Amino acid sequence: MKIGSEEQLKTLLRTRGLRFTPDRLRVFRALADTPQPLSVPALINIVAPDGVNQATVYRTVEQFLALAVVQTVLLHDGVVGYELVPPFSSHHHHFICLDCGNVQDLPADRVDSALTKSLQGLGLKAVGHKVDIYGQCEKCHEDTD
Amino acid sequence: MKIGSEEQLKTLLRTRGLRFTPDRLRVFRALADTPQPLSVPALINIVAPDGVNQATVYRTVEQFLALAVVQTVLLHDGVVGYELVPPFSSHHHHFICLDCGNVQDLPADRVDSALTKSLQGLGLKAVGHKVDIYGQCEKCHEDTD
DNA sequence: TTGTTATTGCAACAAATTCGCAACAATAAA
DNA sequence: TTTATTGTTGCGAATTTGTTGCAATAACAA
Repeated sequence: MKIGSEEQLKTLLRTRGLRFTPDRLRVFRALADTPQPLSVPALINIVAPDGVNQATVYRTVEQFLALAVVQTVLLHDGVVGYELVPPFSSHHHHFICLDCGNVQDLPADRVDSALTKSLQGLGLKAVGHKVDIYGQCEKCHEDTD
Repeated sequence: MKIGSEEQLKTLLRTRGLRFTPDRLRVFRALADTPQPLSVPALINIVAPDGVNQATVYRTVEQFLALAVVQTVLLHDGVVGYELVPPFSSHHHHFICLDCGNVQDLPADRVDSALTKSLQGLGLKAVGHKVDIYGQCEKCHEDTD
């Protein structure tokens, strides 16, 4: 699974004339190993101890974005986070707890078809979507009771 | 319509012991008059000529967020934007053109019920949601043909 | 009108992001 | 393997973006 993804990243990079470097792999792994979207500063905290330079992280994230390896996600406090997208991770949506700020993944299949239909007749051509749902996660819901 | 919203803002602020000031009204109007979500720098560009200080804009946006007068929206280029939410604007979702970056509103009613259902059985309590759909807007779709 | 207290402006500060460029290293080809 | 090519990185400074403290100001309830 993980190795397969890394091979795909390698192939994708080379296809575009880019290089598969240790630093890029470190950033990729940080994203793959973290269940939550990461901001650039958060990413820097993770990979800096491995010797990856701050500027390199910015450049890598920008490239991953251009390559559609990652997508941006809005965290609860208005911070932009990055996460892997298919085929590097499963297609999913987010449930963001308004109490604790935790972001958890939601399986996407239940909502996808409905969204596609909702565009019919509007002259718009969808190639992707992002759904964020806000509320209380199970834990915080219990605390409130 | 507009006057009604401003009255509501005034009431909301006073209810919380906050004040209805000219600066806050200017920021509110900038948001109400712009059909797209605005980043803080963009807001500053709009209201600075009217004498609103940069720091004031940041503080006002933060307050509007806490008061749920605005919500954050992720623009196509990873920039965080702010827009009014109900009852200050209609409930809607976004269609973001990947070609030109334009953000247009989508009527929300078609997708809302489907989203609510999708959470059943997960132990999550939704109080709101945000749906962003990406693709080509009508204009850019024509250009591609 | 007046007192209370939230708000603002200012300017310094802190954090986040970008930039140029020389040294380096991943590839493909020899 | 070795080499040449050229994409990548590190560094540090410059820039942009966002934050803070505090005195002066202004909103507004009484």
